[in-house]
Amino acid sequence: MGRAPTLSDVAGLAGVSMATASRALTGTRRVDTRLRERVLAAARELGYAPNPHARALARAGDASIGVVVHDLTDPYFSEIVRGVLAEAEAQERMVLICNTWRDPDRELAYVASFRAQRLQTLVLAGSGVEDRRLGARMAAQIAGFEAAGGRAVLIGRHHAPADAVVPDNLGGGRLLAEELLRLGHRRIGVISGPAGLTSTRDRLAGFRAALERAGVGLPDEQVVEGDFTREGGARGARELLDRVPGLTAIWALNDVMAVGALRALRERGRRVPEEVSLCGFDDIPLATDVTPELTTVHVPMVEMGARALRLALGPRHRQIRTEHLPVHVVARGTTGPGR
Amino acid sequence: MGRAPTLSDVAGLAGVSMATASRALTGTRRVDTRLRERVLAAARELGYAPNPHARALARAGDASIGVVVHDLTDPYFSEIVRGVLAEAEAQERMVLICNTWRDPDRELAYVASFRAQRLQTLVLAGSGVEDRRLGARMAAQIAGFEAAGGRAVLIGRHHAPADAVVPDNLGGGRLLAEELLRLGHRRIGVISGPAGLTSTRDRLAGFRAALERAGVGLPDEQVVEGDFTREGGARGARELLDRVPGLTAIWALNDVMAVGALRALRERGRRVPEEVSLCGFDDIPLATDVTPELTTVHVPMVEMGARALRLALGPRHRQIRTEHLPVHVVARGTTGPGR
DNA sequence: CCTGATTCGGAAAGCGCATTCCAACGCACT
DNA sequence: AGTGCGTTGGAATGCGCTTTCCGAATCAGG
Repeated sequence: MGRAPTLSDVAGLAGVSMATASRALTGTRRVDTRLRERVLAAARELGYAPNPHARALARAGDASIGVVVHDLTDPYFSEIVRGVLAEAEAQERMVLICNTWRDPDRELAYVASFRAQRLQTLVLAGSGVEDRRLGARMAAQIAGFEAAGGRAVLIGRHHAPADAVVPDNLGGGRLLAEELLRLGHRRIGVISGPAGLTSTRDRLAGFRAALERAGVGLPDEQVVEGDFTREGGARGARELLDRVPGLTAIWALNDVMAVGALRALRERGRRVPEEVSLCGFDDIPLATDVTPELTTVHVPMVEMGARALRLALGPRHRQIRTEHLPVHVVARGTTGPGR
Repeated sequence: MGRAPTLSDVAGLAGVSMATASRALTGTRRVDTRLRERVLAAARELGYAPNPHARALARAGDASIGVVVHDLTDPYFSEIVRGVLAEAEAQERMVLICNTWRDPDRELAYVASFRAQRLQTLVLAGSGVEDRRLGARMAAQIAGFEAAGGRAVLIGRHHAPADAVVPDNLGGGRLLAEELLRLGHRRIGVISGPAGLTSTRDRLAGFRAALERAGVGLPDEQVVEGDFTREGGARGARELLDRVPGLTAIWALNDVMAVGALRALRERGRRVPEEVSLCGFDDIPLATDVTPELTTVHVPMVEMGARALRLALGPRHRQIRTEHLPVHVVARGTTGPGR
């Protein structure tokens, strides 16, 4: 009872060699029906389960799927994970999920560990970073991973040489700006994301471009940096309110911050959307839980996760593939006409 | 480049035997400083990372921590996971998270897999089930896991013979009922959780007991079954509204359902809390995102996760230990006086 | 009845690492 | 100088499994 049963136990009980037992269990090669039955029965009787470590070692590979995310408790990532899981279940594959808390070193360590583990499939969900040194280190790890026969797929824009699924952050920023302009807003405050993330940069760049085209300025004082958390959103909103008196709209670069901002606005007695319009980005479930419901940009997070895994499980191509996913504005209750 | 570097590569480059390289890297035994430096340098140069499979095989064990949760996208569980992760990081342990979508078979399969993997630490987060057959199967798996030297800790009330951390669901139900009674509510609708879960049963039992003690009835028609999702909560609220005209309060057995119910009430034009009071259970972050903020029972989810892991990492005791964690009512905006 | 082709079970090598056992080497003693 | 002790490096073993490589057996064809 103490020791878990091994293949050799099964083989012994069935009265066959380990080789035969292994083949009967895995179906690698034909085994006489009677023998196979005996092996299967023995395995069942012993409650045998193969040791995945030994298997991975012998096979020089591991069929599990590794997923590395920035923050599992952030709905953006849990939706992505949901997509990956759904797809993985369809393939009956085990999924290992790791959380980095947005720490690049930890991210690197996890990839290295998966590589050492001879994992074959890896989904890296998290925004890429602009930092060249970090990017290069990550690119090296990923190249190593792929050189060893693994398949890695990135979610978000990275500088690493691997397949990727990336939402149209640039277009989303632009569309949202156009929506706000259409509503008549001219003085807009922005709660940005962590500097150095490609998603922050892209969303903001799209937004900026659309404003410029319309001849509307976005001075530095109207942009504060947030950290993609509720609290960061609330802080950002307060700061904007203090700094820019005539503000008619606030855009938070993700929904979680927008929810924090909504709370801050309410605390300050600013009515949304009558006095100040508010919008976010992502369209996580939380966006429709708040009152009024949040105007935002819909990003197909579940779809992104699923697509990423499908890409990773599919054949490798000569050329690196990047799937761009469209986004669209969902106008809800937190936006109204500007003065 | 193709193959990931192995210990023997490191040993070769450093000009020592594998044994020395291994000892230098793991610190198992003293190694001459100069030699150790050489090994470390070689490892760094090669970008060496030990193969965890081989290591687990050789050591007959795996230091990673396995976590099995019902639904990672449910904030209740992601908060628990957050607690586990925080504690694991303090110990520099890798965490593997698995999702069962509340499917007992999948849960069983994951535990079996961890057992086969010689995992030593397992946290099982999810309510226990009342079903005797299922419970017995799970108990058997867990017993096997522990017999093989592993340490398993359950979160929630289970029938399995292992250490556990359990929130005071019974007391929470009672406290909440007392709060509603205090406010003058006599006709209360309940959106229950999935039947067969111990948490559902305990919360409801506590609630019922307090009502009875006060001489207030809770007829069957005032209780509908939910599934712990927003949509389930919304459906439940609609059904209650249709079935029980004079309802002055609704209690959903978790916050996620309460949020769904809030939406349904709003759609029906019932003002909260003026016409109908509403409360939930758990006190997830979402509870304070909605308007009005949700009255609920605070369950220390993060703490539960952390405690569970601490228990699992600590020494095994002769006696099975169960840590009961207190809960308390947090009165917020969705409850008001009953008519 | 013999030969060549085909099927299928078993012995053994090896995946990458930790670890046990052993030998060699100081070192402080007598 | 010789004995006994503690230290430290190396060869070898084994963790549990898959997978070649062989050889025995079976079968079809002449």
